[in-house]
Amino acid sequence: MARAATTSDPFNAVAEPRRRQILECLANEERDVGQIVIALRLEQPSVSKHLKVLHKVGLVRVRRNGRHMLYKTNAQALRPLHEWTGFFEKLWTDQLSRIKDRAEQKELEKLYMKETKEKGKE
Amino acid sequence: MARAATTSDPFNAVAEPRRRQILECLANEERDVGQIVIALRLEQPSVSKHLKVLHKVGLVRVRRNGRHMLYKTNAQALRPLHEWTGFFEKLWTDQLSRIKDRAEQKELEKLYMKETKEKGKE
DNA sequence: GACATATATTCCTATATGGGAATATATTTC
DNA sequence: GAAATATATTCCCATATAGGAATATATGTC
Repeated sequence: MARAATTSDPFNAVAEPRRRQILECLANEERDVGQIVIALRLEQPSVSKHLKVLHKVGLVRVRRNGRHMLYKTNAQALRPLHEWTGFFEKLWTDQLSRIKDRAEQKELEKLYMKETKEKGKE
Repeated sequence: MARAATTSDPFNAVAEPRRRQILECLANEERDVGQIVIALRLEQPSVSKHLKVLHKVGLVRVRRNGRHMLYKTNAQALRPLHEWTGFFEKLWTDQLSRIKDRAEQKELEKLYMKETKEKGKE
């Protein structure tokens, strides 16, 4: 089997950096294809292709205005990603605090060494 | 150009569902390869290959115990993903509340229609 | 050292990709 | 309807898969 299609789900669609850029670009306001081309300095066909992928997985919404296609990020489609990664959130804070604890432990040990050394001098 | 390598960053590594399963499996406790094979019902070479990818992007830690390799999820490597998606969080709550507002608006309209209709009857 | 067990690697193949170039389609304007 | 503009699609190709099968490597046990 080959790799899953980029259009199979938001996880795959978002793996491409350009597509993440496009989502950021369209997060707060509608933009047409030409504006994205200028903003991200990509070729127009490239942008259209990326938008197609994003649209297929529901990450962007489109509406036509004359000959302009107005795209906008559909942030809700990113929720599964945020929630899945959120599942690991407490783990990494635990890991960080454990590292912090170990660092503090080391400091205490150093202090102890120093004190005993000084005691030895007297 | 082709698609970016799965080993190029956590976004790409995590696009594969099996690898997400493996990360979940290793979230809370170390497990060796054989245990993952059994838990997820995958072929052993497949698991080893996925672990290689996950290790390359820092999503798992390994340590050897005799002939067993003990793997564990390194949750911190998922932070960039969580933070990037988190950037869109307020947007989707905004979108939801706007939908909610519209729904409420519709209810009000219905109520109004009903009242005027009843008034018409009198 | 021979053997068993645990894991990693290699070779294979069908499949999908992203970009470049060229072209097609749709819409407005005149 | 012809020309201009905006966007989408098609064709091409080098590249990287994921899984299956077979094999290699490493470690422990006797």
